[in-house]
Amino acid sequence: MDVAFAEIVEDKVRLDDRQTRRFRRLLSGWYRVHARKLPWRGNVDPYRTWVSEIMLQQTRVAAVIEHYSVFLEKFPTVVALALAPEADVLAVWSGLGYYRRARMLHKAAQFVTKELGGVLPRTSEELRTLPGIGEYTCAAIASIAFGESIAVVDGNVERVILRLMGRPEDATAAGKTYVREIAASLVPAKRVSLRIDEASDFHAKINASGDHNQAMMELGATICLPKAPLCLNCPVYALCLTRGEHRTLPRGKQTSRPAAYLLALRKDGTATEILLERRPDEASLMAGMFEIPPLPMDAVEGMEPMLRLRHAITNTNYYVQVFGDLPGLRSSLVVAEQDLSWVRTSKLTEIPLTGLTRKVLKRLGVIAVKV
DNA sequence: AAATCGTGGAC
DNA sequence: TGTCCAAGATT
Repeated sequence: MDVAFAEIVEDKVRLDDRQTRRFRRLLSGWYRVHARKLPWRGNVDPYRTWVSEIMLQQTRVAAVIEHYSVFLEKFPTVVALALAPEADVLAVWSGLGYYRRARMLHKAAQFVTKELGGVLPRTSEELRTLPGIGEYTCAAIASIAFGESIAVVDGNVERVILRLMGRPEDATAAGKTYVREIAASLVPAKRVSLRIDEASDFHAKINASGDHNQAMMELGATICLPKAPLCLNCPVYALCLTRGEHRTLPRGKQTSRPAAYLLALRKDGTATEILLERRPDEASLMAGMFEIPPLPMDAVEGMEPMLRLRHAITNTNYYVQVFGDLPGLRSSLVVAEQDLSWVRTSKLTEIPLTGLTRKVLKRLGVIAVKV
């Protein structure tokens, strides 16, 4: 390691004790006033905190809100989740993406049910051993549900800290360690209480570390925005070294691709059925999930689709065309017969559809516009 | 360590 | 039909 690099690594600027206390005070005061009302806030069930944290991984709040309550109505407890077939879990997860999360949450629920009597562990260290729970999520659940004094570091917290301390984004191990250390220095000690004022029927749950962590993320999500931060509304503006500057690493390139799908419907008595294709279990993407059958682009050359839409998958924007069951089109399907099945449209909410198929069917009114 | 895994809102 | 990127985990 060259000398210059060593010096940079050792140059750990850190808030002193007085600044740290001030930071906490300013942040918590702001959070009490500005915290968004979200469905998983104020909840007292660790299972619900767990579900919310898994759903929120790399996923926008708005998308989670659409699925959170439906998921909990269907699987109200760890045991209920553990007993459900995986396909049912995926069906409710449909549209949220990163389906491995649903599979691992399901597996973890089965472990908790069988081995732990259906009771979720109470420490970050034990939570960390469950499938789907990594460094961020174990800290989030432990602090929010159980008051443990441990820092969470998500994308928001990282950005807030880098701007606060005047550091550029840094994907190396040293960079991550730096952010973790600063985050840890800011978390208050464990302090949990339930304050109830009988006269006014006012009650407030106090959880110093859990609220601090949520406040850090809330600050990043609503004030310390990636592009145009709202510094003039920032509670810790006075302590911030950069006041908005954020040097980020270059991103991967986006690409665009065309895609075509077949929407084939038929009547069975009064019921309507739709032709779906099951993706192979070996598929790296959305294995075992159902979608309307893909069509080769050359089979639809020059034809007019019934629907056009964009569908983004990681770095690819798919510009999708959906075609009705026109003569000859079905013969251009490339899949094996046994991977195709006719499904009653009334049962579609019970089936693990891919996000794209779910979106298409909603847009065309084949399934009701609800989750 | 770097790639992989979904999606959609915002601009 | 361009780009960014969000309460990450796993391999």
